[in-house]
Amino acid sequence: MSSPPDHARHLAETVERLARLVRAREHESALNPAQWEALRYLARCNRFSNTPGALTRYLAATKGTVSQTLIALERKGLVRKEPDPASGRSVRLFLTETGERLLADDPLGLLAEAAATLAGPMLAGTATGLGMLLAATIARNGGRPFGVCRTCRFFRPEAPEGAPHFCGLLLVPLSERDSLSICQEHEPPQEPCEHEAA
Amino acid sequence: MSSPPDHARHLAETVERLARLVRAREHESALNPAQWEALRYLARCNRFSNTPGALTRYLAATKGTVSQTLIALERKGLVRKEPDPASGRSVRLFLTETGERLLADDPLGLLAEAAATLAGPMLAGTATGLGMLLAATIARNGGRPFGVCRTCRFFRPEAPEGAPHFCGLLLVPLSERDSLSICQEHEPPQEPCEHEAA
DNA sequence: CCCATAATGTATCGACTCGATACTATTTGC
DNA sequence: GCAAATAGTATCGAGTCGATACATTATGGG
Repeated sequence: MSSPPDHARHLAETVERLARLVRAREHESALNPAQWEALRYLARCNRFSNTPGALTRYLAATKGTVSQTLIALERKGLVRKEPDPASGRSVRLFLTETGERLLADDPLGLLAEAAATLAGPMLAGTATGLGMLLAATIARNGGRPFGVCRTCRFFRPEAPEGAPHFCGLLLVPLSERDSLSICQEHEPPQEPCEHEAA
Repeated sequence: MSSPPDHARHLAETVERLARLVRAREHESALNPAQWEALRYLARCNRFSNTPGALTRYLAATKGTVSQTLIALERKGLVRKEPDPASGRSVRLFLTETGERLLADDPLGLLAEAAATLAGPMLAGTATGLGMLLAATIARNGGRPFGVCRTCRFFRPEAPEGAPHFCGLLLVPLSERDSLSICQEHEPPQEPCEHEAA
């Protein structure tokens, strides 16, 4: 009873241990884990996704918790809030200069550096496997994938007016940088027919 | 500046996101993340490693924090403490029946189930890559690896007296089950010569 | 044998996370 | 308009976590 399914279990435990090591690092740094995760998200998300609500869904947390974290980040001068010009009940979040600079000290770099020591094909294969694992986990969990714009089913590489790209859901043009950012509206392209039945 | 090293960064962020999803699950369950991690460790560690101190090093936490978590687990009737017969200042930790049973509800199963949907070779490859990543991270961090007994440089498959195996460090016989458990004394076998120089 | 030192673990405190609940302020829809 | 939904905040209690201080038990000289 310990041969093949244990691979899956072992993989899960390894993910947990890696994350725990990063968390330990984060606790020693200027920011705590929750704040680092918010900072990272705001650095990677696009202009349709930089709100407290989107961050809440990304982190699978509650509104109140995220609100607290954002207050702390604002107090430290790393994040700036601006009222949304289009919606009076919404808020837009931006990294300050200080916030951008602080990302160079991200304790997650510990993991990234370790990953960079892996051989090229091993790194690529592991990244692919983990990506599939994340997709499967999110699907199983009912959450939103928060994928990169380029990989969305609504992404159109060619814009009508000559802009680089286009979003078929929000019906707006997209810059090159937009297309590489995380979007809360992301939906994966429907695969032909994979392991989708079970 | 965004092609190859970004793979490493992306892999690191994926690990973080997977761990966060599990943590969200854990917060909804009977135990919180710290308690689950302790419970998991105690279920997997061998009889030389079931102490608060070993758990502290495994989790890369502090003595006080772990002590708190253990008090909570004891209060919930999931963990039992016994004085170490060999050392008056040490304590041995054991899962209770309830604790063992509770592991069936481990929220980490969410990840394990998702992993089980991956194709066999993809799963194996990803697990291998993550294992190497964990080893590299720990080495870079100066911590102990807490590997499985069998994979230790002190592990001797053949015992002198006919017992299944033997530990060349602690000089004690090892059962089959021992050899599959996590040990705080674990040291990886010295590789011939890999990427060890840099 | 005794005392300094180290190691194992606990107790306590303050800062913070986190979920839950209640609340305000907008927006939407009928 | 006005009820209902949505975005966000405020507050509270339980619990994590590190830091510090402490008690107890080895360990290692002199």
